[in-house]
Amino acid sequence: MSLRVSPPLRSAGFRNAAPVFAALGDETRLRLVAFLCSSGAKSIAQLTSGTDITRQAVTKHLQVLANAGLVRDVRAGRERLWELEPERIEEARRSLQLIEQQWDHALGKLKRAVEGSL
Amino acid sequence: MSLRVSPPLRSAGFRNAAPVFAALGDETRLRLVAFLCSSGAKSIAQLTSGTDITRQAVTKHLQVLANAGLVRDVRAGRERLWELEPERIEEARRSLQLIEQQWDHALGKLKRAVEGSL
DNA sequence: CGAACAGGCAACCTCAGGGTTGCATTTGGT
DNA sequence: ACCAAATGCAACCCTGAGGTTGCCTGTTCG
Repeated sequence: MSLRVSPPLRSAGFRNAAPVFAALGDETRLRLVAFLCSSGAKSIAQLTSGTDITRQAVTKHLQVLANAGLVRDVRAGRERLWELEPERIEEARRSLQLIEQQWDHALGKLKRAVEGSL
Repeated sequence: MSLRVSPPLRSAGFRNAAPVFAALGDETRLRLVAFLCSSGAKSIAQLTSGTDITRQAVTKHLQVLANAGLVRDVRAGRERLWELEPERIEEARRSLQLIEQQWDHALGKLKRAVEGSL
């Protein structure tokens, strides 16, 4: 009976958010995302340069990000450019926002009222 | 030289966000968070009830969430109540927002300009 | 054509994460 | 005092994630 999430949270496709968060939950991948978001499309070699890990590892990370819908690849000659896909990030942000709103609605007001009455 | 994140992203404590995302990256934990956010402080037994996993597993998940600063425990008699800590969620949300802003600044406008000129 | 660059594929390794079981401990209630 | 509820602790299992090495495939360019 527990862990039954209230309608607003359930309807927002909350379960879908977990893979996105999981993808962002690795520091290397978070760096990749941050770098791609500020620098635009980059090749695997470019993304690997400056890292202490292998190109293969970067490839795997990009694959994970792609599976989470956070990144997209575009073939360009012999290169394969990767670029950010901001929609999913937006979704994830909204999920967090929803949690905050829910918290604020269910408990924040109550808490403030109690504390204010002291 | 790559993966060098631009100042705004670096200054925002972006690396710190990874553990939070990792904690949210598990569906069970995400459910716990969602449940706690809408229902307030609950005991371990209450959180375990309705799940197909063991109480120990729930305890471990709560520990992970606590390590990420997403949740806090309060002792109450023989029970141990867990409640949400919305600050970290807010931080995480801001991190995502920052990525979007960065993207919008560095590429979004450019992209829109190019597409608009067609 | 042939060398050098960019990437793909696959096997392999290691260890942390999610889960379980079993037992000990604290605490509430009668 | 005593029993049952609520947790804590620790050992253990197993799969998957992060990473590496080695080799093969395209592709660009002189």
